[in-house]
Amino acid sequence: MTEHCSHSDHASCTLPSSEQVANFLDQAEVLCDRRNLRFTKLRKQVLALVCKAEQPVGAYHLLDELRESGRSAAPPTVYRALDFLLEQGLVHRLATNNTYLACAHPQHPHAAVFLVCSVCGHTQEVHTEGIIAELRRRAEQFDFAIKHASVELTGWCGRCRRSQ
Amino acid sequence: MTEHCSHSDHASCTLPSSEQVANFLDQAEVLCDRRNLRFTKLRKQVLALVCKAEQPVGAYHLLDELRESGRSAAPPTVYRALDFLLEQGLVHRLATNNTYLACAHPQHPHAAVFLVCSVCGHTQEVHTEGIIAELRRRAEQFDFAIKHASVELTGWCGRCRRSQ
DNA sequence: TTTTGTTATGTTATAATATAACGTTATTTT
DNA sequence: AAAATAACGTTATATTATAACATAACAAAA
Ligand SMILES: [Zn+2]
Ligand SMILES: [Zn+2]
Ligand SMILES: [Zn+2]
Ligand SMILES: [Zn+2]
Repeated sequence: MTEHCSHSDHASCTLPSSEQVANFLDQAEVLCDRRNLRFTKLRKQVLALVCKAEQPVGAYHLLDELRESGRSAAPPTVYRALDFLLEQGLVHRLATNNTYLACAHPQHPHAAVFLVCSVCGHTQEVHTEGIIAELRRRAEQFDFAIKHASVELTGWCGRCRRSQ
Repeated sequence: MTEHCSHSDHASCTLPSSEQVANFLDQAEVLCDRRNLRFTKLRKQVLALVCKAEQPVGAYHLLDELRESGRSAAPPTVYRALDFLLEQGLVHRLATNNTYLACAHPQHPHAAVFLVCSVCGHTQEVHTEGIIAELRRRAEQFDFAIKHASVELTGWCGRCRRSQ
């Protein structure tokens, strides 16, 4: 799960506590209730797994974890749950490495920028409406209307850069 | 192949003529010569196929075309050629739909923004160093050094919007 | 110009990611 | 309760990409 903290030094950011995860799941439940959608046991379980992960996770990793938990599961099991969570803005998908991560701010629909460290895998969701708005303006100059922006910046996080 | 024209109304832009493709291949050859790299028959053939395509193409589509041309080819054949072309900046890969397209300006290494129409598939490479520089500045605030920027904007091109 | 090392390609197999199709179960609506 | 809808189980398969190892082409050295 991406940190919900405000500071930029993510190196000092603690991993999501079980309390934070529970909080996030509660949020998700409220959100689904308001939209008259079913936050089923499967969807909750998959979201919990994505939240608990320190880094964005692959679909088949989630599948393994579902199976380890005792549940009968096949690829469609996890992909259907992920599709639901993506549609509701509860998770994001990273196209550059086919992984999924919990959204840092699921309350409001938004486009986001992702900073993906290619060394340690640490990934940070950055909300910069300014950038997205600027992209939208530029696209308009080309007579293009953006529906979805995928902005994934791969590189080195500070911690990895400092340790070579 | 993305247009090399300056106007923004891509709807009026003609498809790459065989002359334009030949020109592009010549450029690529010069570029490889200068770098002391082998612009082999296979690499040239794959680049030609990517150039001729009206839209970004998938690896297995290229594989089919290679086979149709009479050449013996397997997945590694096309992926190795694509890897070379990607490394040399002659083609780009779109992570959001796993396709490849010729670079509009291979002379200079650059990051680019792609406008991908989800209706007709038309894809335009836009060079906006301003945006990329701004992304780099924002990333720095998070102690992050960008090595590769993937900026893929999916939506509706003007032509498709006007025809519903 | 043979030898030798290096780079590129051929070939087979397999990994990794994702979806189609159809039957069953659970939930909601009538 | 019955019917309709939505979610899930299950099997099979599609799509995208790479591992591993053999052969061929090329370049540098002897
Ligand atoms: Zn988000
Ligand atoms: Zn890192
Ligand atoms: Zn380019
Ligand atoms: Zn279009």
